[in-house]
Amino acid sequence: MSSSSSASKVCYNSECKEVKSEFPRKGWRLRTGEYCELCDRCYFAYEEGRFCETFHMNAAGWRCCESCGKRVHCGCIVSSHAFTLLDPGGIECMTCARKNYVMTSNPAWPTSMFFHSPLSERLKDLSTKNWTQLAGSGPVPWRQAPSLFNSSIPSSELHTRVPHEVDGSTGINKLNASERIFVSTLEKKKVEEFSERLMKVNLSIGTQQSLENGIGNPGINHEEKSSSCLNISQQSASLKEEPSTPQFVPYGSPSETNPQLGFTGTNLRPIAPLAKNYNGNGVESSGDNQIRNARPRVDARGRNQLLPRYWPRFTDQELQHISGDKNSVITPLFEKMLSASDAGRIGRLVLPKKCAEAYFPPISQPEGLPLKVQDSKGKEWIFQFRFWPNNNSRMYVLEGVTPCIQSMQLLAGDIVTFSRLEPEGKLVMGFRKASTSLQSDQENEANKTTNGVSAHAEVELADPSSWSNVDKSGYIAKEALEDKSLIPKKRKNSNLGSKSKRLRIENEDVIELKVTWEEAQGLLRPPANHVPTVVVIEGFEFEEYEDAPILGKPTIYATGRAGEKIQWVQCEDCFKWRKLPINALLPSKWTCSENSWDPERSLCSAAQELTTEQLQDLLPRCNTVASKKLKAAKQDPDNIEVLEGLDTLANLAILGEGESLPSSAQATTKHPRHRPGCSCIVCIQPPSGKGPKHKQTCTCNVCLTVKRRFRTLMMRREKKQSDKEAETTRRKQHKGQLLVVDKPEDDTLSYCNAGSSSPNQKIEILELSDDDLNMTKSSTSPFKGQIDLNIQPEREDELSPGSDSGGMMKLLHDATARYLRQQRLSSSGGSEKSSGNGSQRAASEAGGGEPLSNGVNLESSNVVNLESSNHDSSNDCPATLSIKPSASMTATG
DNA sequence: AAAACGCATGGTA
DNA sequence: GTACCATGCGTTT
Repeated sequence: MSSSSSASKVCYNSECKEVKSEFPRKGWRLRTGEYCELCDRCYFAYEEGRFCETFHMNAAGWRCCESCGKRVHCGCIVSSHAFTLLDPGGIECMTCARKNYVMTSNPAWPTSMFFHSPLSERLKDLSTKNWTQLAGSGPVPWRQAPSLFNSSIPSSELHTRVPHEVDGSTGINKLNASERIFVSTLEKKKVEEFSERLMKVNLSIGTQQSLENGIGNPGINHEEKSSSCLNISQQSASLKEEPSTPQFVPYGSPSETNPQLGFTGTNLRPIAPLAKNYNGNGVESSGDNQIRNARPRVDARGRNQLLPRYWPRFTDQELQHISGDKNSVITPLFEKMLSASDAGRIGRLVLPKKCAEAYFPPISQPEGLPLKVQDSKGKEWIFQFRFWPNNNSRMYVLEGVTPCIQSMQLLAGDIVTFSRLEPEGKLVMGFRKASTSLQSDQENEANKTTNGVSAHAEVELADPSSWSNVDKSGYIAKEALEDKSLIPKKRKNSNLGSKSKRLRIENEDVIELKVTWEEAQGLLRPPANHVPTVVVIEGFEFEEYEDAPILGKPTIYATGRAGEKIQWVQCEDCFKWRKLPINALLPSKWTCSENSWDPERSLCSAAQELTTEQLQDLLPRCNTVASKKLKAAKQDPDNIEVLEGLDTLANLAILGEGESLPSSAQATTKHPRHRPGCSCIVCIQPPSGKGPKHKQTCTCNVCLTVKRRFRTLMMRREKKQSDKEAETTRRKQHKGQLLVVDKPEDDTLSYCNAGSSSPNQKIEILELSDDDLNMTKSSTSPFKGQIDLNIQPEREDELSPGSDSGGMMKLLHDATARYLRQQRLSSSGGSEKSSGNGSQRAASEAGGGEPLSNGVNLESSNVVNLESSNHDSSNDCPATLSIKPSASMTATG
């Protein structure tokens, strides 16, 4: 074996020496970072886990599985994926390990499942020539016997032992060093690093071919030694990798790791063990984030860790289901939320590059290979796994997935999961409907923000097909559900940004989101346990909450028999409609049990007061949500995406104003590029961070909303800053004068005069009298984690009212104006402008969308602007508005 | 003309 | 600044 696999013309397998083919297959990863190149025969042996069995039958280091007695070679890095180390000593083949895992379902188990890579690392070091990465398998897995869960070996012991177990190669010290550092600090960085690497791990079960021998592990000459080494490696590995993300909390040394990391039980999630590919190169301790067990990479560059969004999130049930009665072991590989393209008719499923390179066969030609995939029902599909050259990189796709996607009734936003079934080595494709996925995504988060549709019921009802419960989601997550029901979790964007938020909106949901602006407001509920701060703006009181409002349960307002005002609400569980007082404010999820107004109907078993006909009569009066729900209640009460804060408002408002919604076929998880004239919520919103800037004269709902809230927030800040200043501010506001206030310290809100950025960081606000528009300009100001609307000069044409096809803008304006008017009238009857649409009018006044000479044009400043980066436009005053997503407010009459 | 193909583009992380 | 990836869109079938 040569140190440079690619340099040689022959197979890397020293016992082969066959001339490599023109396109040599890549095997395990070498110290150099490259992958050894094998001849076809050896490659397949490697790929199928028969490598050692085939070539190293006579090597030392064979042990028997403590459970099934099967012989497994423990001293070979190539076989490291095939067994797991037991605390009491001995090893267990992965098949047994997996079984035990599934059976015991010990929450801590999953963590231990990740204690693989280190071993590989050790092995690598042990091996003087190479460290391997078995295709489709990972580093030596290690786990503790459930009963010995807390008896992990002290890291100190590990450290002291390590030197004895590894040879004196140079890499050892480095490894030990890094290990110590890791164990002792567990700094966040490491945590993150680990968590990422974790995902790369591919649990390789399997390869039950027991007899294996390290192909290039001269350093390990006898069983005992290798065994001990493995143990050590594993331990250290576990320790090293423990710092994982909450979702994959590695369970290493409970006594140290968990406490240090602060992981809690609720964070633990049973996740299928993943055999992790690990870069055993001790030299690059920080760069060992390569996928080890990953398949041979076409390109070593693909060794980076998988993004969390692709982490497989399997529950025991799912795994069990997949493995079924076949006694098979399932190895979760990755999952992906279907994009519109993926779910579209094109039939191409874009595969995350790293996933593709890690878990799918290496392909050197764009044409790729046909890949046989089995769905969770056992049906086999053949997709073309290929790639497109793309920016010096590759874009991997699975072609021909349409039939499969359709078979599973998947839509954009749903999640497909890829696993490997061992020992068959079959690729298994499962799925989770968006609703279920959402839950999964929120596993460590609250689901309190559900928008009114039962998250639990979704799983049951999401799939109208004959799929069993399990099948419905691919393999379902009963446990996940339980978790959610028991543990209040707060939903966060987590890995999913706003983009992903949109992704979660299924068609049904989108349709259900078709509520008017007023309705959207009506659905807003202050977040629990939050006391609003009441501020007065222009004589109107506003309740502000630090946290985003949540969407309340949609109800149907009606008049009771006695003429009293009532509202009808549908139970999340039984879908019966219950009558409630008109003033009842409901949480997003409401069930009969919460019907404190009518104890007799506080149970789902109680009959519905309304007849179907009566309800039907009511429906036209209610929004689409109710109507749709009535019709689909028994079918698919999928949850509506929980949109929070401004996003929610904006989306609802937009949708409510007649924005054409994507059809099922058009369901998109990621909006296409911004298109001229498109006024959808995507196009009118800037991407986070930089994004398109809204036109100065933009009066879209988003801008209006932002402006309004901005003003409110500004006012509050102002008020807090000083009474005097507040006095001045209010006075000036009412006079429609320019306000000057200090820039918020936290930069939550800031804007400037782009044309003449004020160094003093003063904020100027121009109020258009009583109008809704706030004329603002801002100087540069960094924004962090804020929603911002930017003027995007280059998109002015696109966003200009004139290009707004079909008066979408007008509708939005009207809706907003109506709402605001309503608010004002009900609150103080303030001097409202007679104009039906102040926003629009203001926009007109702003010069009909014409660029301002210097951004000082007050009328134009209604456009809030954000970042300093907007100064690219000469004349435009890229005023920027930024609002903390978390900050929200509800207006009260 | 429609569908499929595959590279290009650009938003996002 | 780079890489990824969703999807636009021109080209080919």
